[in-house]
Amino acid sequence: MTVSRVLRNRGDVSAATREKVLTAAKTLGYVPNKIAGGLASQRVNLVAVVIPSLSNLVFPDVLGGISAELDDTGLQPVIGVTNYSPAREEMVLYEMLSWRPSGVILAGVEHSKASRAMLANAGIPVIEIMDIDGEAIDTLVGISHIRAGREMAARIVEAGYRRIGFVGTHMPEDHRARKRLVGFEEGLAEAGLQLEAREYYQGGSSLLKGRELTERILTRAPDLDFLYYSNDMIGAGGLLYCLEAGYEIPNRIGLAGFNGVDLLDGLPVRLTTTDARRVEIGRRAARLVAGKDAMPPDRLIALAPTFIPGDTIRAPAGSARN
Amino acid sequence: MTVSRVLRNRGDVSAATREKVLTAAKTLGYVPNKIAGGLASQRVNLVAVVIPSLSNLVFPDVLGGISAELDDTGLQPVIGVTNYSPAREEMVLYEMLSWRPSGVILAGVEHSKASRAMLANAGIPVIEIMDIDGEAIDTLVGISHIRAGREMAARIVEAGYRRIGFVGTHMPEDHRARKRLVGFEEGLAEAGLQLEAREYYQGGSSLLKGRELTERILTRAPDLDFLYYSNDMIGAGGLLYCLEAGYEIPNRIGLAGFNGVDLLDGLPVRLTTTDARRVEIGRRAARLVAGKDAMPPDRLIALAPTFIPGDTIRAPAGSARN
DNA sequence: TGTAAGTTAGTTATCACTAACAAGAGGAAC
DNA sequence: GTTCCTCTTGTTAGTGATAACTAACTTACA
Repeated sequence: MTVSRVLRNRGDVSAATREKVLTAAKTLGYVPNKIAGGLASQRVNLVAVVIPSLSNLVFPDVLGGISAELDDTGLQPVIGVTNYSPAREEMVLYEMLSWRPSGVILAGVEHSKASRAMLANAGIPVIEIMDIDGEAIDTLVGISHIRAGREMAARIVEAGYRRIGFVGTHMPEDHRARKRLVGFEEGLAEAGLQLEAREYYQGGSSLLKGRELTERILTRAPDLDFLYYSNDMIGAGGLLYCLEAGYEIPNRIGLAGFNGVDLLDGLPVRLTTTDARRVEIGRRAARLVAGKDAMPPDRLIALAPTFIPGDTIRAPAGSARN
Repeated sequence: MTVSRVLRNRGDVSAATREKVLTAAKTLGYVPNKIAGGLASQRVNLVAVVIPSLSNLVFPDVLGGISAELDDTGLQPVIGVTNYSPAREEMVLYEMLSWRPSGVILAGVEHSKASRAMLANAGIPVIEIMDIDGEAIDTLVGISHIRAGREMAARIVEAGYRRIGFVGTHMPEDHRARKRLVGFEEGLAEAGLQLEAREYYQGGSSLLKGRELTERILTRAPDLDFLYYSNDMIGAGGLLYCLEAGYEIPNRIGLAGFNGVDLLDGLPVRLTTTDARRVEIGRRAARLVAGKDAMPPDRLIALAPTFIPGDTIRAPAGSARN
């Protein structure tokens, strides 16, 4: 018992015995058994973090925000990856909840019925992140992707572009990309426009795919004057293609992506995009789980997607804006 | 007890009671408590995976390999991130070992004395990955970065370049980058050459940094005819700079990076690099931990770093090779 | 000197499971 | 009908820590 007190810094132990315990622990190489500890105390310092993918560039940023805020709380993130599969998400959640974490942070608002039930019954904070267009299980932290799409449409229209194409994933499970497109089309519709062409692809995003799809869509619809990409990676690929093909950017054609990944900062031309506030989302979610921030009364923390002009969109018509 | 048997698929239970248990569990939303289970059985289906960074592009690939192989084993990876800090690594390991995982996979061979002691005493498989230039705690799976650097030097010399510069991180804790440089200089020395210039940077790698450093080194030493970068990301930045600055590649100047990240595949010109065999390393490590492969008798699985010619190095002198 | 209060260390029961063994039911063999 | 076996289910005793309480020892002050 005294050992337990020393190693947890809880309760009063004389300096002498504390020292003895500590040296004994060190010489024996003793590592306390958190399994037993967790069972006895019914408290576990783990936070389950469930995301669709690690190779996406986007999620490492979120994780960075989470672990930065968790760092001084004694809580530890445990990462689970679903590969965008609801069935896998369900398995991962079951597995994680069986360790009785003290909170769950998971991406997206679309979950299987069983997953929702599990989470609702777990009796711990459940923070759904990235996306706020949907019904919360407990609390949402993120941006509206519908709004992000809509705002980008407004900017594009405002800048005078009229013949607009879209290039994006055809992943039925990438709900956020889908919502951006919905919002984008709504935004265009408000200006009396509609998409002139679309090009979809399967699988992961890469510069190469962005190139290929851009070539394809511009071959099919050569008079397009703007391309909206579902993320920065394929947008950057498209940008490289257009530069090489000699398109005058942003006058002959404009381009925009989504995410605001700073990895691509050194490209010859800065791609117009929307910052998805990834790090901030991670931070806020972690603060809630850690109890640093109070739960918002309306179960929602909505951040604003931030437009980043870059160099691939014209200044708005009739403005002197850079 | 019967419930336990049903949910673990262990021992004989009649189909009827199995069914009853299952439906009861489902209606109650019962999630077994792995904490208690682990304590009782002294077995835990977790594998600790400790890596320096998630934003590095490199480690997600390794994790992909690990989780692919662990997928059908019932084992679950638990990821810990050290930010290249030995002190943090020690903390993360302590934390993870206190959950009594059934194996540990960790990047690199450089660890604090305390970390090594903990791992050696844990009584579980410990696989150090990525780097094999060092002393194993238990088993190593990776490539020799010294060799990778040396081989790249040989290729560059063979292609006829003579005035060679290096651009890389100045992170004392990035041992693998350091070893590549050591090997590279050894390789040059064998040909009677030495580095004409070096440019170091701090912090993460990005295209932008690659650009800036390349400009700087070429300003300082304009007659360089080859640049070796410590990774593909800054190499790609350098490539973009050189293209814009109008250098004729690969004749006026050649470039090479390291890693073989396919993210950059769509660049205008393919960067010469070395494939670090990341996915394979993850797979092999996971297979060892899962017991799919027997532990190698010499405690070492050495993979060969693979030269990827790309477009930024000349064909070897006197060869008709592409 | 005695007693209350404050410190420090130790006891006991509990956490939710599983290993190992025990026991009951049913059937087959003799 | 008894014995033996198989199949299924139940019992008991840990598992290694912590919560909550108890005991011993000090100190302070009347």
